[in-house]
Amino acid sequence: MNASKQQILQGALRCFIEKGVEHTSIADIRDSSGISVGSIYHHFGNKDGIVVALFLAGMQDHEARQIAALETADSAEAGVKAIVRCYIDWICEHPDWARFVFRSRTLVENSAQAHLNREQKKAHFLRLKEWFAPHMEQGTLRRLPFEAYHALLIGPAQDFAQRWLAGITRNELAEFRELFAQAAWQAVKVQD
Amino acid sequence: MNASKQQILQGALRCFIEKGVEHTSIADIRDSSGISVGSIYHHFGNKDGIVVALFLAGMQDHEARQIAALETADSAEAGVKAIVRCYIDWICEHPDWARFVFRSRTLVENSAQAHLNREQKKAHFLRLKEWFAPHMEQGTLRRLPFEAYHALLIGPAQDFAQRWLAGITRNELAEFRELFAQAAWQAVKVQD
DNA sequence: GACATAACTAGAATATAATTCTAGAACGAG
DNA sequence: CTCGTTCTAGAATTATATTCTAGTTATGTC
Repeated sequence: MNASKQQILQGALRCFIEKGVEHTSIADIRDSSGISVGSIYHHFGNKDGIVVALFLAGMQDHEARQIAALETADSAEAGVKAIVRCYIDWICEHPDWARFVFRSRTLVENSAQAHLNREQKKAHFLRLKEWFAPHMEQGTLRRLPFEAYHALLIGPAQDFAQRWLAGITRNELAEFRELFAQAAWQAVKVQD
Repeated sequence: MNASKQQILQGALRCFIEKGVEHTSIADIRDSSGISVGSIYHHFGNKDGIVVALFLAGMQDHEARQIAALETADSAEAGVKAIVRCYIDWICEHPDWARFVFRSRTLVENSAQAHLNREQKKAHFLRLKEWFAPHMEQGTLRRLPFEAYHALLIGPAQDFAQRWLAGITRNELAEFRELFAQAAWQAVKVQD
């Protein structure tokens, strides 16, 4: 990737975190990155293009970690819990990044490049599915549509994380790591 | 509330649903509502003001139903499940409204009137808390910080609902009603 | 190495949309 | 009735996204 493209992304992210996407102008990004308006449009087409690029990069980073975490898991329980812990850890380590991803999600979904996101997400879902399928076959995990898995595993952590990132809650996200991991396992394991 | 204020809100909602908040101009709202630009600004200060007003109205509608649902519940289990079902039902009945609420949430949180939302949400949380507290005392519900409850009850349904509203999933939201209600109860009941 | 072509950069020009301003109309309290 | 306040209207202003034009640098080909 081009050097000035990188600079634009870095400058834009600084602005987005500081003042929010909607209150960041192209002029702000020019000043923060030192790259001209013309170049910005040359590389990204429009403002949404920058948001989408940053969003996808963030998701990719997180998804890669998630896959890595799954690879070391040697049981259904370990895998399920790894996903939840990995999700929470990533948010704790990159709160600004996470805040940006949450805030810009709907913008990405409505953008002209929404298909990029859909494709990336679909590919990731497929990888996860592959990992989970054998455990369903073996009867250690409930037989559910995969999307229900996603909801049951990530849903609670996601809801709490958004509150935490907004600074509304006094509780620490990390404190709930094991609670949510355990709850996820409870929700998807085959009951004895 | 003033008649033209109502007209503005109705016109704005039509536009927001049809073309999305960010692609709706004040001129669009003027045309759709028949109220002049001057009046719009007089009543709502700026575009965000309209979004916030619509958002709070939506939340209020949903919160009122949630409280009503709780009032008829005569056990911890019934209450927990009522919350989840009520959440899913509301979304199924008002998908446009729900889509708008999800999409504009972050805008509301970043707006100048964000405090209105925080206050309304806090008041609602307090009411929910009051309902849950006795059951924790009696030992039928786990002793958890209230925010963990919210995450465990609503989180999964919320995650799936967003996917459903975006039209990404083939599965029907309503089909998961009981699954998520049951999972919520599993997550917060005191294990036997 | 010289040329052609494409990729890139810059900043001015334009277009679009939010917001403010000014003046007047409707309304309500006294 | 009449003064002050709220409300309405649309023009004027301002802010910001996007496009345009011209020049610059890199890249590949003979």
